[in-house]
Amino acid sequence: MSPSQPRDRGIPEATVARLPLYLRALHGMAERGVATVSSEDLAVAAGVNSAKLRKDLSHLGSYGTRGVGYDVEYLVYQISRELGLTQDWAVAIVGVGNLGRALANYGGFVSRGFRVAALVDADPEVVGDTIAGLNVEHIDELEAVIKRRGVSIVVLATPAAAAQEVCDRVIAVGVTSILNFAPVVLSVPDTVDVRKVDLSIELQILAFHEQRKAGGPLMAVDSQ
Amino acid sequence: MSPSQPRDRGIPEATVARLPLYLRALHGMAERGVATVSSEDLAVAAGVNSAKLRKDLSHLGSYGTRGVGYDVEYLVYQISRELGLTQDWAVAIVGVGNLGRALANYGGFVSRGFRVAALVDADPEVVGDTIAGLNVEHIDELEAVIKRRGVSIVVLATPAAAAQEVCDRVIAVGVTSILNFAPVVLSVPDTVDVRKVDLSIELQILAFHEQRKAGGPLMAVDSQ
DNA sequence: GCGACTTTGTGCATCGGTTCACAAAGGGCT
DNA sequence: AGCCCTTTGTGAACCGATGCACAAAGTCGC
Ligand SMILES: NC(=O)c1ccc[n+]([C@@H]2O[C@H](COP(=O)([O-])OP(=O)(O)OC[C@H]3O[C@@H](n4cnc5c(N)ncnc54)[C@H](O)[C@@H]3O)[C@@H](O)[C@H]2O)c1
Ligand SMILES: NC(=O)c1ccc[n+]([C@@H]2O[C@H](COP(=O)([O-])OP(=O)(O)OC[C@H]3O[C@@H](n4cnc5c(N)ncnc54)[C@H](O)[C@@H]3O)[C@@H](O)[C@H]2O)c1
Repeated sequence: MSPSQPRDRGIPEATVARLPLYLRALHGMAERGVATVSSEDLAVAAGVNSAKLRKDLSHLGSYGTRGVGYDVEYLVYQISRELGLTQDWAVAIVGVGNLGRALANYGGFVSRGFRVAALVDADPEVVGDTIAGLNVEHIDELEAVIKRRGVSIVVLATPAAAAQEVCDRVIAVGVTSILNFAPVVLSVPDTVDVRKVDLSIELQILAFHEQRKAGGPLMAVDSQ
Repeated sequence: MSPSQPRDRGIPEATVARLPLYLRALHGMAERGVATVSSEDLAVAAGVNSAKLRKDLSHLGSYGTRGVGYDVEYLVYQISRELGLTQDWAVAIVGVGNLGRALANYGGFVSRGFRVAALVDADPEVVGDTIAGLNVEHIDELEAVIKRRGVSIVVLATPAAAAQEVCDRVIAVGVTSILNFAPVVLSVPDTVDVRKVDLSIELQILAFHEQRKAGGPLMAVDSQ
């Protein structure tokens, strides 16, 4: 048994979901010239419990120094590597409407490893337009574009009715990572990862809690 | 102990997060004229396990009929009521840039109980514009607008640097539900609910799994 | 009206994730 | 060089969520 296992295969899903949060906090610290950070400080910056943070980081390896903390630069590198951000990911956005346009114009994810490599739409009015420096291509070209540009992540921003069909087509040409904004449950083989962003669901969850707050503690009036 | 408790206070958070999913599936069924649905069918439509679905619904009350299933209309009503969607929620969008505009123009959440009641921005170029039929108001008017329009949910779509300040101000005038699109951890009292949507985090999670898929099973080459 | 069949509602085992709390490690000060 | 102080890494208890599996409930056909 070697004394240091560089990294453990099989990082808990909950940990993976928090690594980007730590990374963001660390980037901020690096910019402010912070060289070293304790789990306590980093935890505060990321809005989590410090024990949880340490356990999360321990899944990547033993990168801290007891009595001191973590080296910011080094930790940024280790987390980036673990998340696969040391390589470049080509992203295609399918559906260039309100939302697709906002995403295409957004500089925030280009910054870290993600590059919008293609825009695809079905509307002849939109196809051929240049948005954020990219030509919008026709949906008929979907498969060709994905192969030509080496796209490995597809962002779905079409209307709900078109989402499953586009999804099936991109999977057929080998895409296994999809970010879905359309309010539908996509049916995919379990070799494919789908993450969804659903604004409407978030609002409904907020409304639920808001209702409880408004009526809750005092509204002991049972409706029976 | 009364035989039927209409509904139990204290619905698990995980259940609350799925109710909107069930509701969406049920709306689709109602539109297609389906009168009754079994937990199995509804579970498939919502992409969850049927036992989980039944347990979730059992937290609202005993609304099914054994041997038959659930009445679609009735269940829509019960879930809507539980989520607080039988009332109207006034939403303000602060930050009317790429994303804020897309949200303002989006018809999807207006449909169910949510109404965009105000748009607020700091940029004099934008203030005064009419977007989606609404006048964009100046950030100086933030507090006044929130009170005047009875806004109870605020959507934050400002740059990260401005988010905490806007957040503090809306909380100061009594807002307790915030949907945050800015990539920052907001610091709020625990009487306030914040939900965040972070595109960049979703992409990073996808990249992590994508990397594993690509290198994973065959890349047994330990880097030591 | 009765029996067979369908489907709910839930007890229970299990699992993944969180948090506490502390022993071991390491740096820095004297 | 040795001691003290800080901070990590993790064992173990705890907590909420999941999913199986089945008894109870209720419908429908005969
Ligand atoms: N805009 C928002 O704020 C928002 C919020 C939450 C969810 N959504 C969801 O995101 C999706 C897009 O929303 P939007 O507001 O941008 O809608 P939109 O109608 O403005 O844009 C949809 C675009 O998809 C294109 N399209 C239609 N069918 C297509 C196909 N088969 N292949 C390729 N492109 C196709 C259309 O031409 C259009 O340009 C919808 O599913 C919507 O429900 C949007
Ligand atoms: N556009 C996207 O696809 C996308 C995706 C993920 C996250 N985000 C995040 O959403 C936020 C908005 O993104 P965007 O692309 O719309 O940016 P944007 O720059 O296009 O828009 C920001 C808007 O906020 C306004 N603003 C600035 N300071 C303000 C203040 N103090 N009060 C009120 N308004 C103020 C600006 O005038 C501008 O109109 C950013 O935090 C961004 O990181 C955007």
